[in-house]
Amino acid sequence: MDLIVITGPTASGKTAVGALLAQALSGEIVSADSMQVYQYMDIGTAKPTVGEMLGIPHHLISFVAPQKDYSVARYVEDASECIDGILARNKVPIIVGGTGLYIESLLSGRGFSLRGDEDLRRSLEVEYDIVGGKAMLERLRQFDPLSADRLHFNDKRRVVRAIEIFEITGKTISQHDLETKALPPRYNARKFALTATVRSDLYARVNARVDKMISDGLEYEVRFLLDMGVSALATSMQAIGYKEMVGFIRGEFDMIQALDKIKMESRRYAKRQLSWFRRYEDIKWITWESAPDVSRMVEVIIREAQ
RNA sequence: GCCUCUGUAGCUCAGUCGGUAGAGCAGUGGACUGAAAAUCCACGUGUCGUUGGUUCGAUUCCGACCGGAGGCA
Repeated sequence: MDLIVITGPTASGKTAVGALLAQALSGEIVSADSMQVYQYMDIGTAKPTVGEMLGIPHHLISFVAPQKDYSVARYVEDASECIDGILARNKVPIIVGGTGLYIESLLSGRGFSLRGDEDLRRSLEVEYDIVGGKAMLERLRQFDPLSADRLHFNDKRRVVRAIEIFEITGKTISQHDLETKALPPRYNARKFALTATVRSDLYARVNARVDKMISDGLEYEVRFLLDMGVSALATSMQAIGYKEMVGFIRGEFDMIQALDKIKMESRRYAKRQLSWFRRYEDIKWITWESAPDVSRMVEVIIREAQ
């Protein structure tokens, strides 16, 4: 076993468990969170505080400017570099985070050789809006029927990308997926997922956390980002909590509405995360009753990870 | 106290000229290969407020009662 993965939906206790586990096993944390990578986005992404880090090195947090667009491909590069360094130092890499795609891509041997093209993508998006999704899907079907069968015509992002990649590389996405699926895994991991036994307990924690973000000053964090010139269209600003605060700041809705929206989107996000992680048959679920029982969960992980 | 309106899915409401009902939102399940906190798909049974009456049959019509809103006093 090369490393330990601790994942689960938002507000399930990953941060605390990760730090305590790292302390117990002499490990280091590698974050797997697509939004905590950005600088100046501390409150809304629930980054671990200095106190919560327990003196353990935490990698891949706050190292990308918020006006830059980060991506899975870069994450796999950055994270594997990190992990190799930790292993070389004879420490245990502990991957902590809730971004399923990042974890999946890191652990599988997946490379990201198919480079896209921004300009082409943009023109394909315009075309999609004009001719409609069905026509675009049929266009895709001409050279990649497998992808066309798999995708829904409303899934603009994936339909456009499938066409984009073929036009640039001459290779179909489905062919690429088939090849990368056959690659051996990059790391041997023991996976753990944290969550509440009862869904409503998780949601209660999510809601409470959103209330705390607001009282901690999420509004001012977002104002600061806008003032420093981060576009509302930047990837970083698509994060839950940020896009809604932008709407509030622009007067599109009031604070109560913004708060309710952030809570709702956070709950849905948690649900999507659960559905992503449930597909792994080799993941060990650890559930808590009314609140995360951090030391108990760490004990379970230490026992199971042997 | 009287009058009017109103009570249908978790919420907001539609509807049934009497044959046990359907939208939006919420919610649930799922997908996911260079934006992933993104993007997308699927899923609608609930004592039709309660209780009597009329009727072969009432959520629908009539009465009473209970809750809500407004008006007159």
